[in-house]
Amino acid sequence: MRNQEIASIFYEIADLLEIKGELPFKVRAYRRAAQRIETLDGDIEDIYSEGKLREIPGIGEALAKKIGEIIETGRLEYLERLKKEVPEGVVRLMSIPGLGPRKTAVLYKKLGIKNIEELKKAAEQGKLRDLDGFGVITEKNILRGIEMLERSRDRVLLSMAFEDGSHLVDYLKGNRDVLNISIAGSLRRMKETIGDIDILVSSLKPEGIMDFFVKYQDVYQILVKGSTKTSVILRDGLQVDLRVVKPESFGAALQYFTGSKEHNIQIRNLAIKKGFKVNEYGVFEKDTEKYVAGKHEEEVYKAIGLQYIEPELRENRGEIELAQKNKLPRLIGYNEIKGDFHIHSNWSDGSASVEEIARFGEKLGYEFVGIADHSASLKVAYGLSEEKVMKKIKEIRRVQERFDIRILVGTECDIKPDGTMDYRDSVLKEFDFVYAAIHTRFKMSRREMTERIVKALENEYVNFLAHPTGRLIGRRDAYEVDVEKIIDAAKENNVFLEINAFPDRLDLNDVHAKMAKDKGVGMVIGTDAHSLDHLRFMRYGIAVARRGWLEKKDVLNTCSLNEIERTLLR
DNA sequence: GCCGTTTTCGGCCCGACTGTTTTCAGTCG
Repeated sequence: MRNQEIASIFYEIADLLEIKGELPFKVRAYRRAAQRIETLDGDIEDIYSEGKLREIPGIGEALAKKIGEIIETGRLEYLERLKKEVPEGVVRLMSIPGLGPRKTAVLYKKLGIKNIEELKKAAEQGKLRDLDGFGVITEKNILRGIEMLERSRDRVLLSMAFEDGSHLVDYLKGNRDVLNISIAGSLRRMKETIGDIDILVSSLKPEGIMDFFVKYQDVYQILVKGSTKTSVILRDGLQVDLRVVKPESFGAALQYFTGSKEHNIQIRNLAIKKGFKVNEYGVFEKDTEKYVAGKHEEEVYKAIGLQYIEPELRENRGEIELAQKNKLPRLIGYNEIKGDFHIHSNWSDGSASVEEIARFGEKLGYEFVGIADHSASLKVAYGLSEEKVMKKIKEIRRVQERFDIRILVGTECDIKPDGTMDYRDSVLKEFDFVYAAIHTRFKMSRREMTERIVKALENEYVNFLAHPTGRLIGRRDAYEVDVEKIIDAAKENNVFLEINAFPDRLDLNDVHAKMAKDKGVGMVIGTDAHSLDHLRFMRYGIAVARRGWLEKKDVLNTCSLNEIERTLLR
């Protein structure tokens, strides 16, 4: 699977061409192709060997040839040549806010600046202000941009942005002039990581709202402040953009600012074909400029002949084509989960007792909670020995008598390096359900790791595979594993793949979840909760499921207790 | 560099904000 590698090369070429001052459309062609390849369902090497590269939208003759060269030789002559013309550090200059390709090119050509260090020095010495298109303020802003870059983190986890965004929306609702309000941007699409928070408001008095916004207690710095757009940095480093539009444009603006960029470009192109113009103020007839729609987002899609597209689907992965045919999946809803299987109790490394978990589950309106503590060999997480776990099962059966909510007793049982399970079958058969999971020896070869997991899935007592790729967002890459083979093995053995909802896992991710769905594999969303609070992470797992086009029927824990008992209990 | 129920050549999404300019280019989303 070299999709990401090839996408990265194309992104790099796009940056280099941009600095060189190449045609913007050529630059865009490379970016579009990179984005396509990045989100491809299949393995690009397979597509190449089948001779079907040209069938990928955005891949023409020239790019197909380049992909072939990369696959065959492991390198790309064209990229090597570009890199000789523009040193590596110059590309990175563009990550400084306010520096785009044009100014970066001037810095390189006129002053020979090749990296951020040199740029900082030149700015401090006042050498930038006399360049064409630069001034004293630009110079100052560049210094501030460098400082921000050094201080700022990359993208943050969805959960953090979701919390910040929810609080801000509550705060803004306190202003009487706010008529309508919504989160927009990648946060509304519920991407796994978020770069900044976009909030959209409709109002007839924007200025007062902007003043109110910048007075929010967590605002650390104001970046820009206008009557329609204001951007701030919060104390935790996250940027927030607030846009204010008139009520008749709220739907169009929400559509526009929710993105993704690629989705919107397709929407606009489609609109043009049908004789309309779409912008953030509404849908207009192209010839007469007559306003057709814009107050509600649904109208915008309807006006250009499309079924409404849920925000989580708006990644230009084929959703527009399906919306034209009225064939979009009916996504699993945020309120359709009837229970959580992946909960750790204080029998192992969780903080809550089984009673507390049961009570909290009732509060959430669940029909069942599943206790899945670690198995014996995972000593760091107080994994339970076989004797202790038998005792636990008995005790929980007694706790059950005091509750209406069903307490299912399971385990998150380790898969040992040789693919056998950490508990003997005679123990496994005592549980209501069994999660298999990898927590050790992450650095096996791809083949060994795949075989190890497949062997575990073949165990007749294994129901679920927990966090199938083991990645920790921003901290640890997925282990080397053939996800497609895992999906096939899950199908073969009737095992459900987990979408782990813990914020830094979200594993399976959206792309793999869709792959599993397309192959007819069932999935289960588990929070991996280690405290009662964590049970609320369920929404992030549902978000991944929705981004993976999953419907209610694809997710086991949308089923009633009766159906689940029929499926699982032997 | 891609692409075609208006085109195999001539298009390619669109507007706000800033800083530089004195009517607009660059950047951003």
